[in-house]
Order: sequence, then C-alpha cells, then structure tokens
Amino acid sequence: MTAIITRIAPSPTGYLHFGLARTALFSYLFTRKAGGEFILRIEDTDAVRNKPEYEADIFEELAWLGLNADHRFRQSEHRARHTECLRILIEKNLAYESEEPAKDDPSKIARVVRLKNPGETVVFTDLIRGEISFDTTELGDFVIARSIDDPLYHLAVVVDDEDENVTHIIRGEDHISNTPRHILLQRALGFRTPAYAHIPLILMSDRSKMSKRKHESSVKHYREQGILPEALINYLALLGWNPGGEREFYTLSELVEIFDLSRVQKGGAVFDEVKLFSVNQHWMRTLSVDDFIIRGNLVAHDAEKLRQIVPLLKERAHTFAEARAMLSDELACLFTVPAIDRNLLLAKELSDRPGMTKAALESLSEALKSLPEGVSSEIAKEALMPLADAEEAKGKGGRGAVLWPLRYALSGQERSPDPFTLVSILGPREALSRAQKAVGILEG
RNA sequence: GGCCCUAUCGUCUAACGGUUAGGACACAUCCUUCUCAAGGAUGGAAUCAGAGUUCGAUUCUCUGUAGGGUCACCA
Repeated sequence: MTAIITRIAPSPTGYLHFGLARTALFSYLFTRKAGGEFILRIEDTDAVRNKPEYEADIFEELAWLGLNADHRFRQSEHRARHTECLRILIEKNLAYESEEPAKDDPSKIARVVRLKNPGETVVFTDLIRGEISFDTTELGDFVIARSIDDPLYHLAVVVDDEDENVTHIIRGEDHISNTPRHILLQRALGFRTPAYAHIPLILMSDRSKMSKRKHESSVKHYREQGILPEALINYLALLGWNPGGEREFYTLSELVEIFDLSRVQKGGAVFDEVKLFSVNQHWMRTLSVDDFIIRGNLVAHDAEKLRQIVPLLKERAHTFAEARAMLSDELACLFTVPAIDRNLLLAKELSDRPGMTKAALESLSEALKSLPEGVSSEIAKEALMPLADAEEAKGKGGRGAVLWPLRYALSGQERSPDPFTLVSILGPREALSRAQKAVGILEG
C-alpha cells in the first residue's frame, strides 16, 4: 500500500487568503489522519507577478495556523526537469514548438510549445463529486510552455506532482476545468493520474468567488485583527465540511481524528465574518488570564489591574483588536480618572426630590470608606446595594437613582460595567475619591 | 454564449427512502438588570419548480429554473 502524499501549491502573488488556507487545512487533515506526507510547493513560474514578500507571508501564516508541511520547495527549482519533459514530448511527437506572434508584443515572434491534443473524452472520478467527464477537443492544442525552457503552470504541475509521488490532489473547485488538461499531459508523459478532490469555493455574501481584490480575505488581516489560529481553523474546517452531529467546536488535533473527505460539501459556502468572530470569542474565553494577555498583545501600565480586567474583556470582546480598543476607550476609565459631565451625573435625579443624587453619593461614600482594598465585586455589592434597595423601596426606579450616579461617577461613561465591578477593580479608595469629586461637581 | 459544477432557514449546516425537517451564527421578544456586556428562556425562519420511481421522497432519476466556476503565452 502506497503512502498518502498531498500537496498545496500556492503562487506567491498575494497574501495567503482563506481559499488556500482552507485547501491547506483539508489537505493537512486528510494527510495527517492517513499518516502520509504533506508538501508545500511554491508555484513561482510566473516571475513577473511573484514577490518574496508574499512567499514569506505564505510560510508565516501556515506556520501560525499550525499547518506545517513535511517539506517544501519552489517550482522554479525544477526548471531543468520541466524542460526535459518538454523535450521528451516534442521528440515523441506529442507536442511541438510553434512560432507565433508573442502575446505581450505581437511584433515579436515566440516559440511556444503546444501539446498535440488527441481530442478524446476524459473521464475522472472526483472524490467529492463522483464521475466528471469532459470532451477535450474544444481545448485544442493548448500551450504548455512559453518556450522550451519556460514552462507554464499546467506542465509544471503535472511534472512536479509525478516526481513528488503525489497521490491525492485536494484543490478548489475552480480547478475542475484544469483537470482534463492535466490528465491529457499525464497520459502523454506516461505519468500516473492522482486522485482528485475538488472542494467547494468560499464565496462572498453575493455568492461570487471570494477574491483578493474585492474583499479582505487574507489570513494576515485576520491575524492582525486578533483572531486566534484555533478559531480560524475551527471556522474554516466547518465551512464546507462537517462531521455530522451538532458539535460546533474542535481543535486541530480533534479535526485530524475525525476528518473525512466524503463529508465535504459540494456547493460553495458563503464566508460569514460575524460567525468567525463568534467562534473566535469562544476560543478567547478558553484562554487563561496570562495567555489572554500574551496572545492578545495587551499592554497596560498597571499589569495587575490588567489581569483583573481580563474577565471583562472575555465577556465583551470578539477579537483582540476589539479588546485592545476597549482598553484605550470604554474601559480606559479603569486606568485614568474620567471627566464628569454634571448633566449626565444628574440624569436619574428624580424631579420631585432635588438633591437626592448628591445625598446618594454621600451615603455611598460613607459605605465605600468601610471597604478594604482588594474587595471583590460581590462584597462591594453587598455593601452598596442596600442603599439602592432603600431608594427602590421609596418608589419605582429608585435603585437607578443611586446606582446610575455611582456608576457614572466612577466611569464617566453612559455605558460601562456595573459599579460593583468598577469598585473592585479601582479599589474603594479610588472609588471614594471619584465619588467625592462628583459630589464636588454637584456643589459647584 | 460553450463546457463543467451546485441547489435544506438570511448564513454555515444535520437528517440508513419513513423525524413535529434538528443545531449553530444572526434576528425578535421576555427574564435578569441603573447602563452596556454576558447569561437564561421563548419565537419567527428552509427542503428551487415540475414530472417520474416508490406504500412513502429533503434523500433516487429526468426536465426546467436559478446560482457559481471556467474558457490566457496567470496560477
């Protein structure tokens, strides 16, 4: 029994995008489960469009995702072998050089290599879609090399897959129409035909193919957004595939155990960023406080306070970019004294009882004085809530007349975590200071 | 347009030919609540259409329709 060998073959003409990331994931899962070999081949035959920056990004993102290849190489390193195969085809009269006006400059003559197409119907069995057949006569004698020593994609792919003993080719559905060409080439060269599995495309919300141009679909972008690799893996795995059942969350190693090509979906799948964020939130919440800070690149002058805030971030943020923004925006009041607006402070003042907001803040201040540093939000609530309950007893909405000014005095925000949590993080002394500052504003 | 692929809630999807067609995200309402967030409960929401096979089609076949992909000296 021959070992399973798969490959992914990205061209370094853009940052690694979702389509390739998912192809890599499916290939990786399929190969790892079978105990086979997973190859990364950089398809760099188009020297004009390739950029080292993009190649570096492909390596970086795949490593970040944990999809490590057993070995990798550049297609250009096999140039001599490609030329050898072209010569063999020409010698056997299965291909020929053709002098034609150059595509890019019609005033020049190019000697392209064309395959002699026998014009037969090619049938192959796709592992996901079943039997697919093509009448290849319409392909004509298609070009396989710009010149004898400058191979094109179709030729290079076929030769490299043969030489690397690739047994299974997992690639996007957009390659289905390339497959008959590749099979024709394999037959001409006397090569084996590997098994093909064409996976469905990742679509944009209008159901068209996701493109680098029209949509931000690079892995790099989402990594910078603060998406966790385990979340992207989890999301991508379930986009176009699922193991059956109703479980939603899987780690990479769990996926390796249960992955099955036959359960890959046939139709394209629309990419939904909101759902990705939701999956990401789940994985963010599984992190320990320390990991959350480290992996989220969170920084604050007061490291201990940051640790206390992590639970709030886990509750609110869907991405680390969002978490970082909260730290410098809506949760900044936990580090620096906020500005207080007198009118907002009085927002819950009951018109029939003037001065009650100030009185509430004063009695709250008294209660705060009795709380020790390091107090928990639960204890703070036990100490402060009775004051609000007493107001509530006097009439509907009274609790808010106490809690709103307290929370606003502490946060300076119309929307924020509850006042007891704020007290526990700020500490009773800082809370008292802010409460008294608010009293001062009401006096002034 | 030719060729190829595909078709279950808005989206991702589940369902040996027999289920009140299930789950997740999103949405709505309610509960909890001073606000936000989180959490809990509830709800609306789908088998593209028409034939055929069958006692019985989401499921099998055909036709139609719709959507997508591809038609390079790019990969």
